[in-house]
Amino acid sequence: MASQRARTLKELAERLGVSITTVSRALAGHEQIALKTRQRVSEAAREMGYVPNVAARQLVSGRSNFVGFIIPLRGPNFMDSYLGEFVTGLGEGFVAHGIDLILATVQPNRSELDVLRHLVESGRADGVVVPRIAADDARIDYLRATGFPFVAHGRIRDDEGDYTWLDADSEAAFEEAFDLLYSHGHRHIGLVSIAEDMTFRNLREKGLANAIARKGDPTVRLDIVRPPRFDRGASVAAINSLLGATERPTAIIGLFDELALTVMEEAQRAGLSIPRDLSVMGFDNISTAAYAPPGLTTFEVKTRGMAREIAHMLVALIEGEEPGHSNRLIKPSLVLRASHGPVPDING
Amino acid sequence: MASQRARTLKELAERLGVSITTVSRALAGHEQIALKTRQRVSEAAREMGYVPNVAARQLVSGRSNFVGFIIPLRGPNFMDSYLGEFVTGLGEGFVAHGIDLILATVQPNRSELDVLRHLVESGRADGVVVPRIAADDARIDYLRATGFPFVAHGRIRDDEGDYTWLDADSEAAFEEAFDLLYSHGHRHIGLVSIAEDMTFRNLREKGLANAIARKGDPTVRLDIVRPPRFDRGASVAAINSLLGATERPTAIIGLFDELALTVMEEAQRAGLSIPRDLSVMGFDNISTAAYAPPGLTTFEVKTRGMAREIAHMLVALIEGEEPGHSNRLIKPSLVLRASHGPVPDING
DNA sequence: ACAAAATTTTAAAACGTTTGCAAAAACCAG
DNA sequence: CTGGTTTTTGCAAACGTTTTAAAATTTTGT
Repeated sequence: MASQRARTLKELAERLGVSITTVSRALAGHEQIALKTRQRVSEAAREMGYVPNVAARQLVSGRSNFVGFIIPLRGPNFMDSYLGEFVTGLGEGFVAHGIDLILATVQPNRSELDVLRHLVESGRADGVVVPRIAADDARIDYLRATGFPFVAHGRIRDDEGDYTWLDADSEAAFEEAFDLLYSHGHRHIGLVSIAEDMTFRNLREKGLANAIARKGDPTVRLDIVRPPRFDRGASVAAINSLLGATERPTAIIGLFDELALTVMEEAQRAGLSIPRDLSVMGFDNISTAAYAPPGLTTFEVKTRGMAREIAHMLVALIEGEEPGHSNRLIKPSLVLRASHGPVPDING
Repeated sequence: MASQRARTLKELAERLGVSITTVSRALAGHEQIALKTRQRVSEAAREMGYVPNVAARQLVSGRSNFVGFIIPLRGPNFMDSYLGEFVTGLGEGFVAHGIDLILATVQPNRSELDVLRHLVESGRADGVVVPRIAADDARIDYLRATGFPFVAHGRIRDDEGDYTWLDADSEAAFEEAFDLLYSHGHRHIGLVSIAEDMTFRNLREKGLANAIARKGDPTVRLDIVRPPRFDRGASVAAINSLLGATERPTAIIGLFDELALTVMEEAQRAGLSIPRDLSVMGFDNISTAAYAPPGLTTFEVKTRGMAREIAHMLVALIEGEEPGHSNRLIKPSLVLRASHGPVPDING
């Protein structure tokens, strides 16, 4: 610590009495530099607190050692744990490779695609992670066209496999949800879905349909409502249309936990007891799911772990190991709580 | 879109038949370039999709247009909404200034201070945001010594004002909490605090003490327990020591919502009814506070808005407007729910 | 119409690093 | 020692931008 700091390669080289090239190569661990020299240089660099300037390195190497992520737009009071979980996982996955995360925000008057384009073209990032994929997603189209490395969290409509993605297998989860309810005697099931054409919606609905078809039981009935995603008033109305029908479902599934929690609230407001009069299931296992009485039965998706995995996939892509286009499906795990139970006995 | 893309200033200059300098100045909106030329250049740049290379710009200007943020370390299953809220707010605050966020992760075997040091010295960022300040915080010491621009979310022990910070005024909030409980007749209050020497702990305890002193009522009694912060077992034990005492407090305040929620759980497990037998208050207004029965009375801190404010403060610092060291205290707002009520009537 | 002044443009250096190519030094067989 | 071989080191160009200082052009006053 006694010696003066060395801020540049040049300074370091002068103090050591060798050339810049030698220092650069020594620090990079090049074989062509004598081992003794390499050690001497590394030692001095550490001692003088030398830290390479990333801008210069990036300019010549073309690599930034950054990966981009665009913060999804959300309403002024929107909050969930997804973003925090996800970026934490990404960070954990990237840190071992010396890669940091760039978080880009979309300005109110610009589109996310604009920001993505600018991020890619400015050379700030070596790759991007794209979350929350829609069935038709312009971001994916753009990235595929440019050949820029990216990994998607989710799938577009046709998962043809010519890009790299990782997704929760919500189709399988919703099959499991139906099987669970069926085994408890439920034959009339409601689903609170959403109006938007998102792949995860389509897959979850498909999972339910698959499971029903597989049972081959003609007495099974499925009622689906699809209010606009972020319109709470419409969701409540749609839920009440299910609850108020002359033939009310004995179990209602929410496309995700927020909807399932609203179902529980509305049902209890209407004087129904859960799970005695109505079974409810959700998806995501958000933190309130455990606390909202009587405790929501739902599926846990390991967002943080999935993000970590995505990071590894993107690193492989960036390093150009050309792994084909690998895809990964992660099965969510059922979290059994107290919001589901046997079908009400009509004669009881 | 018809014309070929221009990737560099040189390409653009050649196509326009002017020098690189002119193009650079024109795009920067320099007065010394004729207005007509400026317009012609901007037009062409837009048309050819020119995006400046940030590495080159950073190398010469010394500015990266990035601001750093180090993801706080957390256990493998830890999740809360703080991180997502906070970075969203930061992004919103910075985006208008063309600044993006770098999220740096701490490797398991390294310290946060190391990462901070490396972030500062590599020149990747023009400033940093430092969250969750401890009473004695090595990060603040380091940053003050280097003169690197930063804004702290929270305060160290002596808020002497020679650095820039923004903080929630939890001292005032806890004064308000006491006044509310006092007005409901409570004279014996429990506080579930933490063992760690964090500034926010000290301030909240101080707020309570202030309010009590101000009342000047000798019958008031305050019992404080301080289990280690992240040790749930210890927290539960400490809470039960309060609940099981021969003279049990009639109201218990949690230093933050997680503790208050645990108080409610344990009290209800012990057969107490809230708020009839015990009043409970928290701080933070995490999302489960609304759902956990009967609904927790707590204080709302607007994390996202505070982060936005922090961004503005840091921009001012980076631009070198030398605003002295401005500090800001944000008063959290009381959220009245159903976990507090009048003191139980001993004669009833 | 001419010199002086004001305006507009440009050449070239600089930022700190990596790397292709070549030079210097060290080693070795005869 | 000599000439060839291998090991070790260094020069200089390149990455794409900003900026200083100066040159070229246009405008203005008489």
